[in-house]
Amino acid sequence: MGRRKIEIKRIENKSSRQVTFSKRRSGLIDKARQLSILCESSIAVVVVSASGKLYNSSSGEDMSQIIERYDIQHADELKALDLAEKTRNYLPHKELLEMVQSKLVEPNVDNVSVDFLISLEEQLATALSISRARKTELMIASVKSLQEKEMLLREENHVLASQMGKNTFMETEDDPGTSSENSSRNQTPETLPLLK
Amino acid sequence: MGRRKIEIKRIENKSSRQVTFSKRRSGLIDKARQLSILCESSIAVVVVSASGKLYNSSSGEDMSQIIERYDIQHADELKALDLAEKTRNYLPHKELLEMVQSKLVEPNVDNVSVDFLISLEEQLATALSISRARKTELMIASVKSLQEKEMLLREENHVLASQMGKNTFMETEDDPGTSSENSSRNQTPETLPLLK
DNA sequence: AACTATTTATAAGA
DNA sequence: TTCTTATAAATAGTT
Repeated sequence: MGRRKIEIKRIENKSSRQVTFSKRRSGLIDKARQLSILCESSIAVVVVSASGKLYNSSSGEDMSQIIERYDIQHADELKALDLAEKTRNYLPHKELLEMVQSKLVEPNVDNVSVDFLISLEEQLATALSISRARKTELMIASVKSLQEKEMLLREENHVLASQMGKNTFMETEDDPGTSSENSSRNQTPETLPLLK
Repeated sequence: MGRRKIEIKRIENKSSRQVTFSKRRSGLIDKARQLSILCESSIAVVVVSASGKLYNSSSGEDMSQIIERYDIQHADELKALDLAEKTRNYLPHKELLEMVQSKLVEPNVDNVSVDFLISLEEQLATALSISRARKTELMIASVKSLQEKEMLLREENHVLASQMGKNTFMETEDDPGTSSENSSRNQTPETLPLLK
């Protein structure tokens, strides 16, 4: 949409890359706004520039609500929560940890001022509480998602059971109790009462 | 950019709203992809339809990294969250809190020794970590129990479904028009919606 | 930061 | 739903 067609690949010229970044970024955010209004949806856009600067916009719901929705849908990934999440959360604090290493492991501990340690403690405390808050958030989302799944499954189950009931008069004697054999794993009926 | 100019306001016609949602959504995500490549940036887009269905894409870094960047920049809000959590966690330790009250609010603060305060701090810290550990324990237990429930329900469901399958050949035709009615709420296919 | 020649996205129609 | 196409909108290169 310009004087020339361009290939979609990294723009080498730094200043035109900067200009394009600015133009297209606002274009993108405006498109999000429009879509949100036209189709009454919620949209979050987060753009991180090469230098790490953040630009974000949300329309419909606010950013935290949209992120929470994302987390809820991806709550399954929380099965390995403790390990995976810790790793992910601590990585960004890598620098902080490196500083701790360099300051505390070196022999001349006496040279480290109390003020520095106080500030370090504060930073670590902040990093920790971010991490904890996020963990709690994610766990709450996970529980919520599982509860929803449970409800849906119960509902579906109920529908299936009542369908079974309707057909019972045609059946021979089956034991409806605890039949946990896996032999029936193959065929899924094509037309089933949808779980909405 | 179409046959006519349109106003940016909610599209009233349901089906054209759906069509526009689909077209513009993919347009938006493609724009994000392009910007990410052209200007080597990371972009996350999360779209939530009116019915709650999620569509998301990330380019550059992955979604969790981008969300984390957002979280870090908004760490202040998370700190507030952690504070609320702390407050909640202290409640069960009512006695401890009462002691703090009685010792610190009374006028003769000077009589309170530093040693006492140190010991108090330690007790509070211990209480806090016990409380946190207990919370995490409970949440993990909750998740585990829900996952077990889910598994059992799925199994039961599966057995029921296969029982249904055996009887399908005996059933009459379903009426063909029913499925279009409730399709708007959740785009699940008519077959069994296995929650994966 | 504006300007426009072009390309690209898309609204309506099939 | 998918494709087609006339037209609106975005934007690349320029000033």
